[in-house]
Amino acid sequence: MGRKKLEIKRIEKNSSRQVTFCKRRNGLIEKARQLSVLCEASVGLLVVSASDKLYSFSSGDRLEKILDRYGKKHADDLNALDLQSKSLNYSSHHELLELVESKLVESIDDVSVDSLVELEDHLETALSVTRARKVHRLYNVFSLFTLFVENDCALIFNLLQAELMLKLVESLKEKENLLKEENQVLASQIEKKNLEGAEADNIEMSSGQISDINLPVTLPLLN
Amino acid sequence: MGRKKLEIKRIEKNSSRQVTFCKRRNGLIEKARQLSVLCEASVGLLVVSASDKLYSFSSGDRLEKILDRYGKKHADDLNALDLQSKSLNYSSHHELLELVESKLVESIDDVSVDSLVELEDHLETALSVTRARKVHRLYNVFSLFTLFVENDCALIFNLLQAELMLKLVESLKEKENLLKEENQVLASQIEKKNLEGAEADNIEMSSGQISDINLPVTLPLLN
DNA sequence: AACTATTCATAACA
DNA sequence: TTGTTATGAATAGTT
Repeated sequence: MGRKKLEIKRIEKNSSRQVTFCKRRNGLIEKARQLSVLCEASVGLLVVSASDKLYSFSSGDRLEKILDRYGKKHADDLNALDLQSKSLNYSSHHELLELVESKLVESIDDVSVDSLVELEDHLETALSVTRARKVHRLYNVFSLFTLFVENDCALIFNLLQAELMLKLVESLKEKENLLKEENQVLASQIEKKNLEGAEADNIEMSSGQISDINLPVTLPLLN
Repeated sequence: MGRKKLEIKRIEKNSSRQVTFCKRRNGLIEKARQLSVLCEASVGLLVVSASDKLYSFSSGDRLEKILDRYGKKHADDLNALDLQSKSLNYSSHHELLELVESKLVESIDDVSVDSLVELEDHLETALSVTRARKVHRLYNVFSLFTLFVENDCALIFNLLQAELMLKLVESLKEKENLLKEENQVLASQIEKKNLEGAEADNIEMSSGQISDINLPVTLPLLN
């Protein structure tokens, strides 16, 4: 649709490529807009130039309208999605979360990219089959996130998630340590009381014995 | 470009709208493909029909090529991103994570959508300013995820993340409970020993006294 | 799914 | 960039 037919392959001439990019990008965005208006479709478009500039289009209000069509106002859905109302169906979702957890636990000291990708697969699968019908569509869109820019961004997504979790697990471990100290304080307190009591009467055990006997017994529970 | 000029507004006739959707959608996807090929751009396109069918296009290999341009192979980047090599710059990232944690702790029994949105804002901000240069671009694309389908999917994203974290925190609490039991076992063991020792000599304290004295002292540390 | 009269998008040029 | 124009592409209405 120009003076000459253009083969669809990388434009070698730098300036031409830049001009074509600008024109076709605008054209593409306009077409996306038209499609969303003409056909009431939800359209998201993302273009990243070779020089790292970002351009995007989103039909935006479309999702709201779709939610309305489902017989709800957008705000209602937000409320419905609020975690306070834990009415969502966790039946098969539950399995996923347990899996995620076990994955995290087993890889806490050795998080590999592969395990994250594997984890993401499970996440995606679970997302596609669970959840109330009402928000199913939103989840479709969400899961497309991982599909449409393919593996690269899915990986980043995973890493972020994993990092946050790792940090949380770290705090968990800190708490465990506090509790362990706790146990020791408790043990030594009792030991002290024992010694005080024993001092007034007879000394029957050494302090070494107390820690050897009592603390090891309790530690297995920590795993 | 048809027999008649078409106004850009919702097509009322149902069959026409469906046909137009099909044609223009295909056209749009082809245009997206052409743009990505001609200009070496990274293009992601997402179309959701009014009847909930999903169509998408991604230039896919683009991101790999961009990574190559940064002087690295894709695989190398994956390795570099591996959490094992914790060489990433966490300086300002650290603050975010602490904030996320505190938010989670304070809202653990009352997670509102608002607090999740707020959390996401911080997440986005942190993402845009932190991280090695090498993966900066990927993060740009990632953060666009939340922009381009706008608030709806960002919310879903938050909810997922929050759910996973909540589950983890639940397990954290379980562990805490185990440790509390732990303390009690420890206390009662010592108490028993005390009683055994005291029985042989004099009885100076009741069992009630031991738990009243020792356990409450340790509990404050749990918060 | 095809066809085709039209309108639209854009390649080359300025 | 931005504008113009000749031309190839996309598609609205029709079958």
